[in-house]
Amino acid sequence: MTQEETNTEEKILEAAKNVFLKKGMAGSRMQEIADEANINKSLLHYYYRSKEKLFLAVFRFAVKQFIPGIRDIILSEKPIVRKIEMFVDSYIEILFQHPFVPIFIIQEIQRDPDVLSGALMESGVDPQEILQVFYDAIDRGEIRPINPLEIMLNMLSLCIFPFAAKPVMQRVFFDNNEDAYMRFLEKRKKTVTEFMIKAIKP
Amino acid sequence: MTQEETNTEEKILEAAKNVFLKKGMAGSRMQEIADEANINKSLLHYYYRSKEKLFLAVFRFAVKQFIPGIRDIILSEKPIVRKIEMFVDSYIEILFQHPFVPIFIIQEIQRDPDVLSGALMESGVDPQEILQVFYDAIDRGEIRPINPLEIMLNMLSLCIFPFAAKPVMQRVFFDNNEDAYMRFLEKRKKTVTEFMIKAIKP
DNA sequence: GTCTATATGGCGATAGAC
DNA sequence: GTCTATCGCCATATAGAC
Repeated sequence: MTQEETNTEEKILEAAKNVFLKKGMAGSRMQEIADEANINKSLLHYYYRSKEKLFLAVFRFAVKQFIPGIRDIILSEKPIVRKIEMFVDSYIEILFQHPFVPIFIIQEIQRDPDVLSGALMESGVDPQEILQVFYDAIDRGEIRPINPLEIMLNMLSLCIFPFAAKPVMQRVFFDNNEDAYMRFLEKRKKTVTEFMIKAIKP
Repeated sequence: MTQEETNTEEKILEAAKNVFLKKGMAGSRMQEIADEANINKSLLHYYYRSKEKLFLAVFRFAVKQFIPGIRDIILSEKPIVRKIEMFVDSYIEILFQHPFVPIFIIQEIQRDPDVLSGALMESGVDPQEILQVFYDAIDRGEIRPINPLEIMLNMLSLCIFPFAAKPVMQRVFFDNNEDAYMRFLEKRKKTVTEFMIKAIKP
Protein backbone atom coordinates (compact mmCIF):
# COMPACT_ATOMS: atom_id res chain seq x y z
CA MET A 1 0.00 0.00 0.00
CA THR A 2 2.16 2.85 1.30
CA GLN A 3 5.34 0.86 0.74
CA GLU A 4 5.67 0.39 -3.01
CA GLU A 5 8.68 -1.91 -2.79
CA THR A 6 7.31 -4.57 -0.49
CA ASN A 7 8.74 -8.04 -0.15
CA THR A 8 7.36 -11.06 -1.96
CA GLU A 9 5.73 -12.73 1.00
CA GLU A 10 3.66 -9.65 1.78
CA LYS A 11 2.79 -9.15 -1.87
CA ILE A 12 1.44 -12.68 -1.94
CA LEU A 13 -0.64 -12.19 1.19
CA GLU A 14 -2.11 -8.95 -0.17
CA ALA A 15 -2.99 -10.63 -3.45
CA ALA A 16 -4.45 -13.61 -1.63
CA LYS A 17 -6.68 -11.31 0.41
CA ASN A 18 -7.98 -9.64 -2.74
CA VAL A 19 -8.85 -12.93 -4.38
CA PHE A 20 -9.96 -15.13 -1.46
CA LEU A 21 -12.11 -12.44 0.14
CA LYS A 22 -14.06 -11.92 -3.05
CA LYS A 23 -14.31 -15.48 -4.33
CA GLY A 24 -13.87 -17.72 -1.31
CA MET A 25 -11.69 -20.81 -1.02
CA ALA A 26 -13.44 -22.97 -3.61
CA GLY A 27 -13.88 -20.16 -6.13
CA SER A 28 -10.26 -18.97 -6.06
CA ARG A 29 -7.38 -20.16 -8.23
CA MET A 30 -3.72 -20.08 -7.28
CA GLN A 31 -2.92 -18.78 -10.76
CA GLU A 32 -5.22 -15.81 -10.20
CA ILE A 33 -3.49 -14.97 -6.93
CA ALA A 34 -0.10 -15.21 -8.63
CA ASP A 35 -1.26 -12.87 -11.40
CA GLU A 36 -2.64 -10.42 -8.85
CA ALA A 37 0.75 -10.39 -7.12
CA ASN A 38 2.68 -10.24 -10.42
CA ILE A 39 4.78 -13.24 -9.49
CA ASN A 40 5.20 -16.82 -10.57
CA LYS A 41 2.68 -19.40 -9.45
CA SER A 42 5.24 -21.71 -7.87
CA LEU A 43 6.37 -18.92 -5.55
CA LEU A 44 3.06 -19.26 -3.76
CA HIS A 45 4.08 -22.76 -2.75
CA TYR A 46 7.54 -21.65 -1.83
CA TYR A 47 6.28 -19.15 0.77
CA TYR A 48 3.08 -20.89 1.81
CA ARG A 49 3.18 -24.65 1.45
CA SER A 50 -0.31 -25.12 0.09
CA LYS A 51 -3.49 -23.35 -0.96
CA GLU A 52 -5.06 -24.33 2.36
CA LYS A 53 -2.23 -22.73 4.37
CA LEU A 54 -2.41 -19.52 2.35
CA PHE A 55 -6.16 -19.47 2.79
CA LEU A 56 -5.87 -19.84 6.56
CA ALA A 57 -3.53 -16.84 6.72
CA VAL A 58 -6.19 -14.77 4.96
CA PHE A 59 -8.94 -16.14 7.19
CA ARG A 60 -7.10 -15.25 10.37
CA PHE A 61 -6.60 -11.74 9.05
CA ALA A 62 -10.29 -11.44 8.26
CA VAL A 63 -11.43 -12.48 11.72
CA LYS A 64 -9.06 -10.06 13.40
CA GLN A 65 -10.49 -7.10 11.48
CA PHE A 66 -13.78 -7.38 13.32
CA ILE A 67 -12.70 -8.10 16.84
CA PRO A 68 -10.46 -5.53 18.54
CA GLY A 69 -12.49 -2.34 18.25
CA ILE A 70 -15.63 -3.89 19.68
CA ARG A 71 -14.35 -4.65 23.15
CA ASP A 72 -12.81 -1.28 23.83
CA ILE A 73 -15.91 0.66 22.85
CA ILE A 74 -18.43 -1.47 24.69
CA LEU A 75 -16.36 -1.64 27.86
CA SER A 76 -15.53 2.07 27.92
CA GLU A 77 -16.94 4.42 30.57
CA LYS A 78 -19.70 6.17 28.64
CA PRO A 79 -23.50 6.28 28.60
CA ILE A 80 -24.91 3.27 26.79
CA VAL A 81 -26.39 5.48 24.09
CA ARG A 82 -22.98 6.91 23.33
CA LYS A 83 -21.45 3.42 23.25
CA ILE A 84 -23.98 2.31 20.67
CA GLU A 85 -23.34 5.38 18.57
CA MET A 86 -19.59 4.78 18.61
CA PHE A 87 -19.97 1.08 17.94
CA VAL A 88 -22.23 1.55 14.92
CA ASP A 89 -20.09 4.33 13.57
CA SER A 90 -16.78 2.51 13.80
CA TYR A 91 -18.21 -0.83 12.70
CA ILE A 92 -19.72 0.61 9.53
CA GLU A 93 -16.43 2.39 8.89
CA ILE A 94 -14.56 -0.92 9.11
CA LEU A 95 -17.08 -2.41 6.70
CA PHE A 96 -16.37 0.33 4.19
CA GLN A 97 -12.71 -0.64 4.35
CA HIS A 98 -13.33 -4.40 4.25
CA PRO A 99 -16.74 -4.93 2.65
CA PHE A 100 -16.11 -8.54 1.65
CA VAL A 101 -14.99 -9.79 5.03
CA PRO A 102 -18.36 -10.64 6.62
CA ILE A 103 -19.72 -12.66 3.72
CA PHE A 104 -16.33 -14.35 3.40
CA ILE A 105 -16.35 -15.43 7.03
CA ILE A 106 -19.95 -16.61 6.89
CA GLN A 107 -19.30 -18.51 3.69
CA GLU A 108 -16.17 -20.28 4.85
CA ILE A 109 -17.47 -21.16 8.29
CA GLN A 110 -20.26 -23.12 6.68
CA ARG A 111 -17.62 -25.03 4.78
CA ASP A 112 -15.59 -25.82 7.89
CA PRO A 113 -17.02 -24.64 11.24
CA ASP A 114 -13.79 -25.34 13.09
CA VAL A 115 -11.64 -22.72 11.38
CA LEU A 116 -13.22 -20.03 13.53
CA SER A 117 -12.42 -21.46 16.94
CA GLY A 118 -8.69 -20.91 16.78
CA ALA A 119 -8.89 -17.39 15.40
CA LEU A 120 -11.46 -16.48 18.02
CA MET A 121 -9.46 -17.77 20.96
CA GLU A 122 -6.45 -15.66 20.01
CA SER A 123 -8.56 -12.51 20.06
CA GLY A 124 -9.32 -12.94 23.76
CA VAL A 125 -12.85 -11.56 23.56
CA ASP A 126 -15.21 -12.68 26.33
CA PRO A 127 -18.85 -12.64 25.16
CA GLN A 128 -20.21 -12.65 28.70
CA GLU A 129 -18.15 -9.61 29.60
CA ILE A 130 -19.75 -7.73 26.70
CA LEU A 131 -23.30 -8.80 27.51
CA GLN A 132 -22.86 -7.81 31.17
CA VAL A 133 -22.49 -4.19 30.11
CA PHE A 134 -26.04 -4.23 28.76
CA TYR A 135 -27.41 -6.03 31.83
CA ASP A 136 -25.94 -3.25 33.98
CA ALA A 137 -27.50 -0.60 31.73
CA ILE A 138 -30.89 -2.27 32.18
CA ASP A 139 -30.43 -2.30 35.96
CA ARG A 140 -29.65 1.41 35.91
CA GLY A 141 -32.75 2.04 33.79
CA GLU A 142 -30.80 3.40 30.83
CA ILE A 143 -32.54 0.99 28.47
CA ARG A 144 -35.68 -1.13 28.61
CA PRO A 145 -35.53 -4.76 29.79
CA ILE A 146 -34.39 -6.74 26.75
CA ASN A 147 -32.13 -9.73 26.24
CA PRO A 148 -28.66 -8.19 25.69
CA LEU A 149 -28.02 -10.83 23.08
CA GLU A 150 -30.83 -9.31 21.03
CA ILE A 151 -29.17 -5.92 21.27
CA MET A 152 -25.79 -7.21 20.11
CA LEU A 153 -27.22 -9.41 17.37
CA ASN A 154 -29.56 -6.70 16.10
CA MET A 155 -26.79 -4.14 16.07
CA LEU A 156 -24.52 -6.48 14.12
CA SER A 157 -27.36 -7.39 11.74
CA LEU A 158 -28.14 -3.76 10.95
CA CYS A 159 -24.47 -2.96 10.34
CA ILE A 160 -23.33 -6.02 8.43
CA PHE A 161 -26.26 -7.26 6.37
CA PRO A 162 -26.55 -4.20 4.11
CA PHE A 163 -22.92 -4.73 3.08
CA ALA A 164 -23.29 -8.46 2.60
CA ALA A 165 -26.43 -8.05 0.54
CA LYS A 166 -25.06 -5.11 -1.41
CA PRO A 167 -25.26 -6.70 -4.88
CA VAL A 168 -28.90 -7.60 -4.34
CA MET A 169 -30.06 -4.39 -2.67
CA GLN A 170 -28.15 -2.20 -5.07
CA ARG A 171 -29.89 -3.85 -7.99
CA VAL A 172 -33.38 -4.00 -6.56
CA PHE A 173 -33.59 -0.56 -4.99
CA PHE A 174 -30.86 1.58 -6.58
CA ASP A 175 -30.91 0.73 -10.28
CA ASN A 176 -27.46 -0.77 -9.79
CA ASN A 177 -26.02 2.67 -9.02
CA GLU A 178 -23.08 1.87 -6.74
CA ASP A 179 -22.33 5.44 -5.67
CA ALA A 180 -25.92 5.98 -4.61
CA TYR A 181 -25.91 2.81 -2.54
CA MET A 182 -22.61 3.76 -0.90
CA ARG A 183 -23.95 7.19 0.07
CA PHE A 184 -26.98 5.44 1.52
CA LEU A 185 -24.75 3.18 3.62
CA GLU A 186 -22.70 6.16 4.80
CA LYS A 187 -25.85 7.84 6.08
CA ARG A 188 -26.70 4.71 8.00
CA LYS A 189 -24.05 5.55 10.59
CA LYS A 190 -26.63 8.03 11.84
CA THR A 191 -29.89 6.29 11.01
CA VAL A 192 -28.91 2.92 12.45
CA THR A 193 -27.83 4.56 15.71
CA GLU A 194 -31.15 6.40 15.86
CA PHE A 195 -33.04 3.22 15.03
CA MET A 196 -31.25 1.24 17.74
CA ILE A 197 -31.72 3.87 20.44
CA LYS A 198 -35.43 4.29 19.80
CA ALA A 199 -35.85 0.53 19.85
CA ILE A 200 -34.22 -0.05 23.22
CA LYS A 201 -34.93 3.11 25.22
CA PRO A 202 -37.00 2.51 28.38
CA MET B 1 -40.31 -36.05 0.55
CA THR B 2 -43.92 -37.18 0.91
CA GLN B 3 -43.72 -39.09 -2.38
CA GLU B 4 -41.19 -41.84 -1.86
CA GLU B 5 -41.23 -43.02 -5.47
CA THR B 6 -40.50 -39.78 -7.25
CA ASN B 7 -39.14 -39.57 -10.77
CA THR B 8 -35.47 -39.17 -11.54
CA GLU B 9 -35.59 -35.57 -12.70
CA GLU B 10 -37.16 -34.44 -9.44
CA LYS B 11 -34.78 -36.56 -7.41
CA ILE B 12 -31.88 -34.81 -9.13
CA LEU B 13 -33.30 -31.35 -8.48
CA GLU B 14 -33.85 -32.15 -4.80
CA ALA B 15 -30.32 -33.46 -4.46
CA ALA B 16 -28.95 -30.46 -6.32
CA LYS B 17 -30.75 -28.13 -3.92
CA ASN B 18 -29.24 -29.92 -0.93
CA VAL B 19 -25.73 -29.65 -2.28
CA PHE B 20 -25.71 -26.30 -4.11
CA LEU B 21 -27.52 -24.41 -1.34
CA LYS B 22 -24.97 -25.51 1.24
CA LYS B 23 -21.78 -25.34 -0.81
CA GLY B 24 -22.47 -22.95 -3.66
CA MET B 25 -21.63 -23.41 -7.32
CA ALA B 26 -17.82 -23.53 -7.00
CA GLY B 27 -17.84 -25.74 -3.90
CA SER B 28 -20.21 -28.38 -5.28
CA ARG B 29 -19.31 -31.50 -7.25
CA MET B 30 -21.55 -33.25 -9.74
CA GLN B 31 -20.50 -36.56 -8.19
CA GLU B 32 -21.75 -35.42 -4.81
CA ILE B 33 -25.12 -34.47 -6.25
CA ALA B 34 -25.35 -37.86 -7.95
CA ASP B 35 -24.55 -39.64 -4.68
CA GLU B 36 -27.13 -37.55 -2.85
CA ALA B 37 -29.74 -38.60 -5.42
CA ASN B 38 -28.58 -42.23 -5.48
CA ILE B 39 -28.13 -42.20 -9.22
CA ASN B 40 -25.36 -42.31 -11.76
CA LYS B 41 -23.36 -39.18 -12.48
CA SER B 42 -24.03 -39.24 -16.20
CA LEU B 43 -27.76 -39.06 -15.57
CA LEU B 44 -27.24 -35.52 -14.36
CA HIS B 45 -26.08 -34.58 -17.83
CA TYR B 46 -28.90 -36.52 -19.44
CA TYR B 47 -31.60 -34.49 -17.65
CA TYR B 48 -29.77 -31.18 -17.29
CA ARG B 49 -27.21 -30.55 -19.99
CA SER B 50 -24.53 -29.06 -17.77
CA LYS B 51 -23.60 -28.15 -14.22
CA GLU B 52 -24.41 -24.53 -15.03
CA LYS B 53 -27.93 -25.39 -16.18
CA LEU B 54 -28.61 -27.50 -13.10
CA PHE B 55 -27.31 -24.73 -10.93
CA LEU B 56 -29.59 -22.17 -12.55
CA ALA B 57 -32.60 -24.37 -11.83
CA VAL B 58 -31.66 -24.36 -8.17
CA PHE B 59 -30.99 -20.64 -8.18
CA ARG B 60 -34.39 -19.82 -9.65
CA PHE B 61 -36.01 -21.98 -6.99
CA ALA B 62 -34.08 -20.16 -4.27
CA VAL B 63 -35.11 -16.69 -5.42
CA LYS B 64 -38.77 -17.68 -5.66
CA GLN B 65 -38.80 -18.82 -2.04
CA PHE B 66 -38.34 -15.31 -0.81
CA ILE B 67 -40.52 -13.30 -3.13
CA PRO B 68 -44.21 -14.20 -3.23
CA GLY B 69 -45.18 -13.89 0.42
CA ILE B 70 -43.68 -10.44 0.80
CA ARG B 71 -45.84 -8.59 -1.68
CA ASP B 72 -49.14 -9.95 -0.44
CA ILE B 73 -48.45 -9.09 3.18
CA ILE B 74 -47.11 -5.59 2.60
CA LEU B 75 -49.87 -4.64 0.16
CA SER B 76 -52.70 -6.07 2.29
CA GLU B 77 -55.27 -3.82 3.97
CA LYS B 78 -54.04 -3.83 7.55
CA PRO B 79 -52.45 -1.39 9.98
CA ILE B 80 -48.75 -1.00 9.31
CA VAL B 81 -47.89 -2.49 12.68
CA ARG B 82 -49.81 -5.63 11.85
CA LYS B 83 -48.13 -5.84 8.44
CA ILE B 84 -44.73 -5.75 10.06
CA GLU B 85 -45.71 -8.41 12.55
CA MET B 86 -46.96 -10.70 9.79
CA PHE B 87 -43.95 -10.02 7.59
CA VAL B 88 -41.42 -10.81 10.30
CA ASP B 89 -43.32 -13.87 11.41
CA SER B 90 -43.68 -15.43 7.98
CA TYR B 91 -40.21 -14.45 6.84
CA ILE B 92 -38.53 -16.08 9.82
CA GLU B 93 -40.70 -19.14 9.27
CA ILE B 94 -39.48 -19.39 5.67
CA LEU B 95 -35.93 -19.08 6.96
CA PHE B 96 -36.45 -22.02 9.28
CA GLN B 97 -37.48 -24.07 6.26
CA HIS B 98 -34.73 -22.79 3.96
CA PRO B 99 -31.92 -21.49 6.16
CA PHE B 100 -29.23 -21.67 3.47
CA VAL B 101 -31.08 -19.74 0.78
CA PRO B 102 -30.13 -16.14 1.68
CA ILE B 103 -26.43 -16.76 2.03
CA PHE B 104 -26.55 -18.84 -1.16
CA ILE B 105 -28.14 -16.01 -3.12
CA ILE B 106 -25.73 -13.43 -1.73
CA GLN B 107 -22.74 -15.66 -2.44
CA GLU B 108 -23.68 -16.45 -6.02
CA ILE B 109 -24.65 -12.92 -6.96
CA GLN B 110 -21.14 -11.82 -6.09
CA ARG B 111 -19.88 -14.46 -8.50
CA ASP B 112 -22.18 -13.38 -11.32
CA PRO B 113 -24.35 -10.31 -10.68
CA ASP B 114 -26.52 -10.97 -13.70
CA VAL B 115 -28.09 -14.22 -12.57
CA LEU B 116 -30.50 -12.31 -10.35
CA SER B 117 -32.04 -10.07 -12.98
CA GLY B 118 -33.92 -12.79 -14.83
CA ALA B 119 -35.21 -14.52 -11.73
CA LEU B 120 -36.35 -11.19 -10.31
CA MET B 121 -38.24 -10.12 -13.43
CA GLU B 122 -40.28 -13.32 -13.44
CA SER B 123 -41.41 -12.69 -9.90
CA GLY B 124 -43.09 -9.43 -10.89
CA VAL B 125 -42.26 -7.62 -7.68
CA ASP B 126 -42.16 -3.83 -7.92
CA PRO B 127 -39.91 -2.29 -5.25
CA GLN B 128 -41.49 1.16 -5.56
CA GLU B 129 -44.93 -0.28 -4.97
CA ILE B 130 -43.69 -1.78 -1.69
CA LEU B 131 -41.97 1.42 -0.52
CA GLN B 132 -45.05 3.49 -1.28
CA VAL B 133 -46.94 1.62 1.41
CA PHE B 134 -44.55 2.99 4.02
CA TYR B 135 -44.68 6.51 2.59
CA ASP B 136 -48.46 6.39 2.97
CA ALA B 137 -48.16 5.17 6.55
CA ILE B 138 -45.88 8.12 7.31
CA ASP B 139 -48.39 10.54 5.77
CA ARG B 140 -51.13 9.08 7.95
CA GLY B 141 -48.90 9.44 11.01
CA GLU B 142 -48.82 5.72 11.74
CA ILE B 143 -45.02 5.79 11.88
CA ARG B 144 -42.37 8.46 12.25
CA PRO B 145 -40.78 10.08 9.21
CA ILE B 146 -38.09 7.66 8.08
CA ASN B 147 -36.78 6.54 4.72
CA PRO B 148 -38.94 3.48 3.83
CA LEU B 149 -35.87 1.85 2.41
CA GLU B 150 -34.39 1.87 5.91
CA ILE B 151 -37.47 0.11 7.23
CA MET B 152 -37.37 -2.62 4.60
CA LEU B 153 -33.61 -3.10 4.79
CA ASN B 154 -33.59 -3.12 8.60
CA MET B 155 -36.43 -5.61 8.71
CA LEU B 156 -34.65 -7.90 6.27
CA SER B 157 -31.37 -7.51 8.17
CA LEU B 158 -32.95 -8.45 11.49
CA CYS B 159 -34.64 -11.50 9.99
CA ILE B 160 -31.94 -12.85 7.71
CA PHE B 161 -28.59 -12.10 9.32
CA PRO B 162 -29.07 -14.29 12.42
CA PHE B 163 -29.65 -17.27 10.13
CA ALA B 164 -26.73 -16.45 7.85
CA ALA B 165 -24.39 -15.96 10.79
CA LYS B 166 -25.70 -18.98 12.64
CA PRO B 167 -22.41 -20.92 12.77
CA VAL B 168 -20.61 -17.93 14.25
CA MET B 169 -23.27 -16.77 16.71
CA GLN B 170 -24.03 -20.28 17.86
CA ARG B 171 -20.39 -20.81 18.70
CA VAL B 172 -19.71 -17.47 20.33
CA PHE B 173 -22.86 -17.06 22.39
CA PHE B 174 -24.46 -20.51 22.73
CA ASP B 175 -21.58 -22.90 23.36
CA ASN B 176 -22.35 -24.43 19.97
CA ASN B 177 -25.71 -25.69 21.28
CA GLU B 178 -27.85 -25.80 18.14
CA ASP B 179 -31.19 -26.39 19.86
CA ALA B 180 -30.66 -23.41 22.13
CA TYR B 181 -29.87 -21.15 19.19
CA MET B 182 -32.91 -22.39 17.27
CA ARG B 183 -35.19 -21.65 20.22
CA PHE B 184 -33.65 -18.20 20.40
CA LEU B 185 -34.41 -17.61 16.72
CA GLU B 186 -37.97 -18.85 17.17
CA LYS B 187 -38.52 -16.29 19.92
CA ARG B 188 -37.27 -13.58 17.59
CA LYS B 189 -40.57 -13.67 15.68
CA LYS B 190 -41.88 -11.71 18.68
CA THR B 191 -38.81 -9.73 19.73
CA VAL B 192 -37.91 -8.50 16.24
CA THR B 193 -41.47 -7.30 15.68
CA GLU B 194 -41.38 -5.46 19.00
CA PHE B 195 -37.95 -4.02 18.18
CA MET B 196 -39.08 -2.78 14.77
CA ILE B 197 -42.28 -1.21 16.05
CA LYS B 198 -40.58 0.69 18.86
CA ALA B 199 -37.96 1.93 16.42
CA ILE B 200 -40.38 3.41 13.89
CA LYS B 201 -43.38 4.53 15.94
CA PRO B 202 -44.07 8.29 15.77
C1' DG C 1 14.65 -16.80 -4.42
C1' DT C 2 12.66 -17.13 -8.82
C1' DC C 3 11.78 -19.32 -12.95
C1' DT C 4 10.14 -23.36 -16.55
C1' DA C 5 8.54 -27.77 -17.07
C1' DT C 6 6.04 -31.49 -15.59
C1' DA C 7 3.80 -34.80 -12.53
C1' DT C 8 -0.64 -36.11 -10.49
C1' DG C 9 -5.27 -36.16 -9.56
C1' DG C 10 -9.94 -34.56 -10.01
C1' DC C 11 -13.81 -32.88 -12.45
C1' DG C 12 -17.22 -31.91 -16.17
C1' DA C 13 -18.71 -33.92 -20.07
C1' DT C 14 -19.42 -37.48 -23.71
C1' DA C 15 -19.52 -42.14 -26.19
C1' DG C 16 -21.55 -46.16 -26.53
C1' DA C 17 -23.39 -50.71 -24.71
C1' DC C 18 -27.65 -52.47 -22.86
C1' DG D 1 -33.41 -44.25 -19.42
C1' DT D 2 -29.55 -45.96 -17.13
C1' DC D 3 -25.13 -47.74 -16.84
C1' DT D 4 -19.59 -48.20 -17.56
C1' DA D 5 -15.64 -46.43 -19.53
C1' DT D 6 -13.05 -42.79 -20.95
C1' DC D 7 -11.71 -38.27 -22.92
C1' DG D 8 -9.80 -33.73 -22.21
C1' DC D 9 -8.98 -30.06 -19.39
C1' DC D 10 -7.63 -27.57 -15.56
C1' DA D 11 -5.79 -26.97 -10.84
C1' DT D 12 -2.60 -28.03 -7.15
C1' DA D 13 1.73 -29.28 -6.29
C1' DT D 14 6.63 -30.60 -7.15
C1' DA D 15 11.30 -31.15 -9.59
C1' DG D 16 15.04 -29.09 -11.04
C1' DA D 17 17.70 -25.42 -13.72
C1' DC D 18 19.55 -20.86 -12.92
